[in-house]
Amino acid sequence: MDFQLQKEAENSNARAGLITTDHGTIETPIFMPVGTVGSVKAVHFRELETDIKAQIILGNTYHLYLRPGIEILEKAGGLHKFNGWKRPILTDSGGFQVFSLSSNRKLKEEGAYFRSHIDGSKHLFTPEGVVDIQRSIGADIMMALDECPPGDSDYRYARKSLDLTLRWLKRGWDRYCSTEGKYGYRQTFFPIVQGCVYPDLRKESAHFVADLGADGNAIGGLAVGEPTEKMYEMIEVVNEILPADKPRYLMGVGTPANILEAIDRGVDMMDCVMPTRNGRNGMLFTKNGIMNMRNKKWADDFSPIEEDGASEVDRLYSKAYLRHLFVSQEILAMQIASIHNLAFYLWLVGEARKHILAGDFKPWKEEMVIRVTQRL
RNA sequence: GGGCGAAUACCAGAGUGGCCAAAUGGGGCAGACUGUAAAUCUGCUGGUUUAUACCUUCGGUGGUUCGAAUCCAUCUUCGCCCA
Repeated sequence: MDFQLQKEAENSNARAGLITTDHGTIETPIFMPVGTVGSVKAVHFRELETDIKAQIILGNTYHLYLRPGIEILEKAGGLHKFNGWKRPILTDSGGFQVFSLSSNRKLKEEGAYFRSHIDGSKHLFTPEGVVDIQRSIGADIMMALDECPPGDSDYRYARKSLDLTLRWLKRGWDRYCSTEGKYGYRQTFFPIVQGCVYPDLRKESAHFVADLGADGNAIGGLAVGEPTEKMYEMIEVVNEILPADKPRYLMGVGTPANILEAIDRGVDMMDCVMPTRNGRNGMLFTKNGIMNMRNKKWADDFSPIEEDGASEVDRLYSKAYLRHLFVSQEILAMQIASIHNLAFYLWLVGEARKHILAGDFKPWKEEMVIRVTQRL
């Protein structure tokens, strides 16, 4: 994987760049739709390509390992062959599941022991094993196994957790360096910065990560319950240390405003379940603010979902009709909302990129953050 | 014409003397959701702008009782059965 830095914004740490993988090029800053089990929920690849213009999607090691299982994925020739997505795929390591499924797991030096949420069976994820699994999945970008501690963790726990994450990182990195792409194309590996909301831990972690010399670096453990301002502060602290000539991936973030603020602070890649999950639950993000489509006020609003929206569904369907679909619990409601939200997210980062290249990112961003945060 | 049964909040439907403004489900309304155990979860849903408070409600009317959605009488409507 290569990264070409094209332009740095003025009065901002925002950058525009190009990531090249064997499955195609990615224009940064970029938002990556989440396709946990190899599917972006409620969205066809056709729509992902034409309406949404996704350039890369995520998969999840934990979920794919449990189902369909590595044997099937290897037999298929990797996830790209299995699901038909021809562009790049990034897989999360399962580190986040160590956090979100915390009641079903136990952390030990060797790795994370956990119980399957599907059948309760016992499994062990090691830093090495997770690299092997991601090789088998065939991810273009593989993530390190980390511990993602809750946003309100105290310093003592954060310290202990980071130490473990760094030891795991070294092991994962070594396994990555001693193995090769499984299906004839390049697979790269991103280490992850942790350290909760503690600047000294974040700095230490960032230095450790930067010293590995990976193709790209990730910032994890944010947007997990800490105040938003702390998150921005940590991004600033970390990005001062992470190399500028490598892409920076902020994991799991976030709201449209979060994304703009992250880009402003030098982040190049982001992912989040918000556009799809919140979309399925009736929430639409637009350039003029947020709409809850289940609200009664849309019942007789026959105007398009978004007149100048980024995808065709915005003009194809009215607000009143979409509300009706949600109230009636029609599957189409979730499809339309997911397509709309993802198209908006991709439009948003695309515009950010245009403004970075045009040299007026900062003022555009300042105005946009206010607009997208409004409630409609 | 006779017999039996039923009428409860938007709907369905518990409740058969005080712990009942009334279970539960549906519907409705609002909120949450940040590397997806989420087409999920939470709250409200008689009125009084807040309420552990007061007021008005359980087909109508009139009773019994300290106290009635609950007991009695009667009327109305609906359902079933017999003529």
